[in-house]
Amino acid sequence: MAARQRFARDSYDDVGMRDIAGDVGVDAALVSRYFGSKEDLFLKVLDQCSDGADLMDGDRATFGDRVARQAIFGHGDDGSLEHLLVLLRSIGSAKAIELVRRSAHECFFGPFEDWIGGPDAAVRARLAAAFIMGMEVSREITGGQTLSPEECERMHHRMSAVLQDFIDRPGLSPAA
Amino acid sequence: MAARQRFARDSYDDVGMRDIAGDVGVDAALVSRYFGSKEDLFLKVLDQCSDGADLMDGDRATFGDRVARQAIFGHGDDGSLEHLLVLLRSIGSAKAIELVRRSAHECFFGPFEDWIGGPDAAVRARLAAAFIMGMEVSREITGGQTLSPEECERMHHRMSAVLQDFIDRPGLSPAA
DNA sequence: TTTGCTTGTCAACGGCCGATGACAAAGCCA
DNA sequence: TGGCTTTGTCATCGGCCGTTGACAAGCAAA
Repeated sequence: MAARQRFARDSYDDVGMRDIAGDVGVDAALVSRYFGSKEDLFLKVLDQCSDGADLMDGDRATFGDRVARQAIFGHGDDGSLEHLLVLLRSIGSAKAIELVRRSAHECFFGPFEDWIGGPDAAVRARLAAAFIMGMEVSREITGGQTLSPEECERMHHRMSAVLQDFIDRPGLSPAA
Repeated sequence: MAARQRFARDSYDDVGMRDIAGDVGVDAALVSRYFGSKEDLFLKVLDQCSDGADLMDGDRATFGDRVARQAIFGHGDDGSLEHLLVLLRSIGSAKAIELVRRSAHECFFGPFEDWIGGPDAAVRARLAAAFIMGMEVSREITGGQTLSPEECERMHHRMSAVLQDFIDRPGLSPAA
């Protein structure tokens, strides 16, 4: 769906029916009538989320490395974490925030928390999710990365360790 | 300024001149002419940022505790981190993103990086900033916290440790 | 061929927005 | 009192938006 890519690049407010229609070479009226309304279309996009948000695919032991890499260096062309991008884009939109909240809970926080499991899974899921989302935001807000490849590598290394720790270790800090 | 509170609660697109004017009981035309344009007004708000974003006030040893508390439990009535909120709100707006980027760099990332200092300050600043911003986003996206006070306390404890580690320890992971 | 459905375009509507220009009241100063 | 600037309102403009209804071409079945 072309709409998904649009909503992954711009916020709900900044995506126009005419834009989406233009992407596939048709008139805006067609899109409007086919999907009912812009809100319905946005819902369709949200409901396409790959339940579990690509985070839980792969070896549990490499979670930190894998996810930190995606968050820092960007998403591969496989569209991984694209659903998360859609959510983050439209976080500021008053018209979309309720749908975003619902989808985030059903498709992201919920499954993620279940996947983590163990004591305090909700807390650890939020911590990890916050770090991941924050890195996406940081990438957006700093524009093109002004960090050197070596710095990115070190950042990845450190973020990776923290994320993995959230997944592996249920308790509080190790030496405190 | 009333505009700052508006921009801290809603995105650039969702804040109308008529809203801001209504908050102070005047006509929208007055605001428009007094500040030149909506963009100019937004710039005025961004330039009011307390350089250093309230993060660097206080004891360095309690940074993690202090900031994690603000990020998880919300901002006190002192308006701390309000500037950061404004930035995050309008991250999705195509019309505001360039101004947001500039202000974030000048008033947030830059001073924060200087304050951290030491080796890899840029990397550590980004890691800490990402975690902080991510927790704000998480708070927004989950709506009212569904976590119990005890869970919040444990989350604060763990986030606090990670943040403090970013500040204190320049190198990579301790045992790796 | 006629009927009817899908796919699609086009023009237009109403609504909201930021911005502008005309104008009015109020204070201040000579 | 007369003139000036400030402070403020009001109506209005042009632009963009999502949505709708009228209508046309293609096509399949009767």
